[in-house]
Amino acid sequence: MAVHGPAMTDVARLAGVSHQTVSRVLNGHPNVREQTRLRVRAAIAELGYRPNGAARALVTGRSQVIGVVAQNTTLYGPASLLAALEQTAAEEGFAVSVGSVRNLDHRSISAAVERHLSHRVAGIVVIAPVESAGEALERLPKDVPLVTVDGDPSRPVPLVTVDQVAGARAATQHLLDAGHRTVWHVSGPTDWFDSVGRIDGWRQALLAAGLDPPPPMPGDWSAASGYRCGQMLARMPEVTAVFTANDHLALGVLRALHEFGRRVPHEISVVGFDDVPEAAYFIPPLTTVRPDFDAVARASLQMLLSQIESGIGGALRQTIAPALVARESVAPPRH
Amino acid sequence: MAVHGPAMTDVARLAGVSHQTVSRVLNGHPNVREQTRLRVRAAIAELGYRPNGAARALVTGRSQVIGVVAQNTTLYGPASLLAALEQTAAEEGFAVSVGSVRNLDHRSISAAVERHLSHRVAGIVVIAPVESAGEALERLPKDVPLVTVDGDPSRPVPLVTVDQVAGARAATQHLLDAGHRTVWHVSGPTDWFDSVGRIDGWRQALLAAGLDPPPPMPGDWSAASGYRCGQMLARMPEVTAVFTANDHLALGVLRALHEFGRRVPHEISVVGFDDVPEAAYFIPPLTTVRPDFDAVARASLQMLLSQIESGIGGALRQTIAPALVARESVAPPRH
DNA sequence: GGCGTCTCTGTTAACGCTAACAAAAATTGG
DNA sequence: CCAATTTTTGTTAGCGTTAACAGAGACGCC
Repeated sequence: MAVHGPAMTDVARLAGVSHQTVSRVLNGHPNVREQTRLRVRAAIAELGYRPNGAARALVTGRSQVIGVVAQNTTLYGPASLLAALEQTAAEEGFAVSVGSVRNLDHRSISAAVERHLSHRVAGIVVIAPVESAGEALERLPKDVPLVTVDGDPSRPVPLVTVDQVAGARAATQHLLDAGHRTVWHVSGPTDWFDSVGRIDGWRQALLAAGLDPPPPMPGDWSAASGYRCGQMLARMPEVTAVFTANDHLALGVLRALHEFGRRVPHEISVVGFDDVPEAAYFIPPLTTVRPDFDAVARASLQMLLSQIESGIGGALRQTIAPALVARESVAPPRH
Repeated sequence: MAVHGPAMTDVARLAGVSHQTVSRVLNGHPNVREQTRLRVRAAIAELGYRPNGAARALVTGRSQVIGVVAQNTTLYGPASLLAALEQTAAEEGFAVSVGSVRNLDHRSISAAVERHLSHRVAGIVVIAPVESAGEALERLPKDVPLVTVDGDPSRPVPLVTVDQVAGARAATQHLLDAGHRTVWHVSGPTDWFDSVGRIDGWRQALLAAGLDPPPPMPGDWSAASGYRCGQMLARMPEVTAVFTANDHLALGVLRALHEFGRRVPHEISVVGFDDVPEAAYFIPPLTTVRPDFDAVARASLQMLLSQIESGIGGALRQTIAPALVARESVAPPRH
């Protein structure tokens, strides 16, 4: 099937030049007479010629493709990141090949990376938000341009990440500033670095205020688990402020509080994380923390490209600061 | 950078065979002695050899990659679809290369398709939910395996799609069955086929019940636009039932109704579409329609693979039936 | 006018793989 | 046990591109 299009030699023949000249025109080589360049371009247009990326990849050793390894691209965070990555890559003339992975264990990650390498991708971005991914990454070949996103801050791998700690600190501080005596936390799964960072930031803010952090309640990012935690929180009269590790957890909490007749923000204030587009339409509108996924995508791609162009660039690190978005789910506590 | 790994000839030398035998082992060719096969496999393992997909793509004319063209992979529907597509493709041994596109106009789509073709993808899936994409698709080369998802049901292009009409009809009927005199509709953007289908289904259900459909209120998928429509609906005392084109619109409507003190479902029933994971935790839990994205992904991939294997297969069509998920946002009207 | 020096273009050889054919080895049958 | 057949292996020739080198003009300078 798929009748193969014309090749470079066909263009060359039509333009009355050698295929090498066509190649030069295509790659913007300087030493080509303007008139020749024009003739070649005309021939390219006339034949509808399209360069063969596979052949180019074969001879140059790499293609204009960036491999992404990601686990669950349905969650809001990863999905946004992926979309941003695609956009940014497209602007730089790169395609993005996604290697979806069921688990972020060593085997799965290695396999996904291998698949990418066998296609000679120019570089690899691994969205590696859990511990098991960290281990896998250290065992990967060192000679491949690779950037980790949302990964382990403690490993010597190029990493771009949202400053979870700062975001969580801001969220918690915002609640303390409103006058709350303490802040409870519904966390994400504790094998996610995002979760750990957010727990950390929450704890830091409380400790800095001389408060003793209550035990965090473990969730799994889902509204369902937020709902379960919310049912417990609703029954605890001393609770006046809750920081949840993401907006979906917050939704579940809001729902549970609503069922128990505890009014938000009058009785209990809630702050989320992610600023999903719907957060402004929760009941009540959710105060949350907005990570800049575009910035993360830009930073990681830039890091990757600099590795690609100039050899391995060592263990760089870039942190993107998130911003607090204040809405109506926070109020001073009643006395 | 990236020291290139061993090639087939290196494996061949180590195993004491010709590179062609290595190729045969790799491709599961039958006529290789078991003992030889083992020696080759051992050599492959020892060298950490990894076949060069670019070289293979060059000689065979296609790579084990499927190109996907999509616009906004942040929306829940497209994101889920993409994730499902990745999973399914991975199971079939294909990688997925995503060509993100800002607009679904002819130029953007063509460019994305061209990029994919230049990498010699085995086939292309276009998530083409808007009118402008339909036009673009007809002008594409006919000799490339291509499947449209969520596309124009009226065009002669292989298409897999959720049965929007049936889903909307079910949602509307569900409200009528509960005893409502009529059902209002907050639609998606009217250049989306999904929206058009859902409007159609809603209208059909009303007409079948001998009712005169009220004018649909146009939204844009976002909770924000749902909120705006909800503000109007809240002020219309005659409104007792609303079907929104997706769950996020429903969220906005719920929020507006709540603000206006109109209780759901006691005064007004609401049904959404998509069954986002959070829908069960809206206030109140949202009755909605769940499209099976996995099924869509499987069907489209299967369609694509059959085209790839057996030449172009003509204008196939497959429709996936969605399922109504009943929750608490629907109740009989008060009298 | 001859000669070095640019600028432009062409020729040749890879890149790593598969396909097609050729040869060798193993197997079968009489 | 030898020829015919089948199975297994090797050899050669591309796939379409870029890189390295070589050659051909054009141009300036002594």
